[in-house]
Amino acid sequence: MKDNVRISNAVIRRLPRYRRILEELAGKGIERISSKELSNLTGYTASQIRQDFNNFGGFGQQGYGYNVQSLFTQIGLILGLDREYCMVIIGCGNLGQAIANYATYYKRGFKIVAMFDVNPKLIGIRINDIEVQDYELLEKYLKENEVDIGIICTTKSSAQDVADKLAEGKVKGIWNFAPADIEVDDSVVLENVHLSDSLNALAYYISHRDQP
Amino acid sequence: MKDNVRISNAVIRRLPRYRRILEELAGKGIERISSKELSNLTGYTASQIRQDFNNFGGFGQQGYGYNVQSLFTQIGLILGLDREYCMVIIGCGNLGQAIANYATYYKRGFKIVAMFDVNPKLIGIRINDIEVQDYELLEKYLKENEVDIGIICTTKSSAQDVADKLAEGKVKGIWNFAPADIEVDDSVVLENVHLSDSLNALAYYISHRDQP
DNA sequence: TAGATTGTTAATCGATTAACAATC
DNA sequence: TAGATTGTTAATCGATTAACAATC
Repeated sequence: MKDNVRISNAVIRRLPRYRRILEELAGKGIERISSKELSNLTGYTASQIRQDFNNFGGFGQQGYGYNVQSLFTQIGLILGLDREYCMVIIGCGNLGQAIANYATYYKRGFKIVAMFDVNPKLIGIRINDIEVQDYELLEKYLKENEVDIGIICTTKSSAQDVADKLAEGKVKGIWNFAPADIEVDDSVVLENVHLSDSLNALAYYISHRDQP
Repeated sequence: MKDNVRISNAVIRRLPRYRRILEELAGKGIERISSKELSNLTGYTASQIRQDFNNFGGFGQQGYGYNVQSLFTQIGLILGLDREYCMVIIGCGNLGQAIANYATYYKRGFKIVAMFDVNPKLIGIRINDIEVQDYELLEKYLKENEVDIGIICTTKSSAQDVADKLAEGKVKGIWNFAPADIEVDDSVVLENVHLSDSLNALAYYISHRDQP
C-alpha cells in the first residue's frame, strides 16, 4: 500500500460506500469485479473508481479486475477497521438509545463501553447490557478508561460542555448528533451529523424539482 | 433574486450552516455582518461567502455588508423554508421516535402527520400526540393525504419496500436513515443519512491523525 | 496468443481563492 | 468625501473524466 499520500476528503467519503457494496457482493459469493461493473453499482465512473483505488496502490490486476474479498479487506484496512473502537454515549434519550442499538447490532468493531445521562429517570437503566451512569461520573470514567470515541446525543445547550469534557478526557474522536456547532481542539477528530442541514438540503431539492 | 442558475450541491450544503449562524446572530440582536466576519464564524473564506450569495443575486451593500435578518430570510426562501412540509415516519423504534421528537420540537415548518410500524407493541401508542398506525395502512394514508416527505427509520431489509410504497404514494422526498442503498425514481428526491459511512470516515481520520 | 481491464498520464471541468473596480 | 466592503472578473487549485500503454 502506498504511503505518505494525502488523500482527499472526497475519496475518504466514497470508501465506506465501496466497502458496503463489496461486502454485499462477497455475501453473494461473487469473487471478482471490474471497475466498470462497480461503476454500475455505485454510480461513480469507472475512471474515478480506478483513480480512487490507485491512491493507495494497485489493488487490481490488468485484464482481470479486482478481487472482491481482498479489495473489501484492503478498504477496511485503509479506513482503520482492523481494530476495535471503544465508545461512550452521552445523552441516553431515544437518539442515544438508537445509536447504542445500531452500534451494538450493526457495527462490529465499534463497541459501546459506557453510557451517561443527567436524567435521574434514565440513570440506572440498562441498554443492551450497559448501565446508564450519572453524567457526573464521565470525567472519572475517562480518566480510568481509554475511550476512542465520544458520541454526543444531548440537547444543543449541553453539547459544548460535553465536548469539552470528552476532549479533556482524551478521546480521539467525537461523533456529534446535537444540533450545535461545537468546537474542539485540532487533536480531536470531529464528525458532525447535522440532521437539520440534511433536512434543509432535502427541502431545497424538493422545492426546486422540475423548475429551471 | 437571480433565476435560471444551476446552483452546485456544494453551495446548497453550505446554506443551512449560514442560516444557522445568522439565526444565532439575530438572536443576539446583531443587525449587520460583513463577509469577513462571517468567514471567522463559518470557517469559509470571505471570498467564497460572497460568491455563494451572489449565486442568487446581491444580498449585500457595498461598504456596509449584509443585513443579518434579511440575509437569514433570503436563505430561508432559497432553501424553500417558507412553507410547511408534511412528513410521515415509517419505523417507530428509538430512531423513529428520536426523529419525531426532533422534528416536533426543533423544526418549525416540518410537521409529522403520521407514523407507521409493523410491530404490534408499537401500533397504537402515541408519540407527541401522533398515534402509531399499522404499516399496512400506509398505502391508504398516502392516497388520501398529500405527504411531502417520507422518513425511513426501519431495518435495512425493509427499507427498499418502504421506499417503493412511498414513491408510489407520490411523496416528494425521502429521508432515509436505514443502512441501505435504496433506489427510487428520479422524480423523488432522496437524502440519505448513512450513519455507517459517517462512523467509518471518523474511524479513518482517527487512525490517520499525526501519521504522514 | 488475443481480449480484457488495470494503472497512469493528460485533458477537462468545476470549485475556490485572489484581486480590484464599483459603490454605498 | 474617505473608508469600507460588496459584486464580479480573472487566476488558481483540485477533482473528475478521458485516453491509452502496460500487462495479466
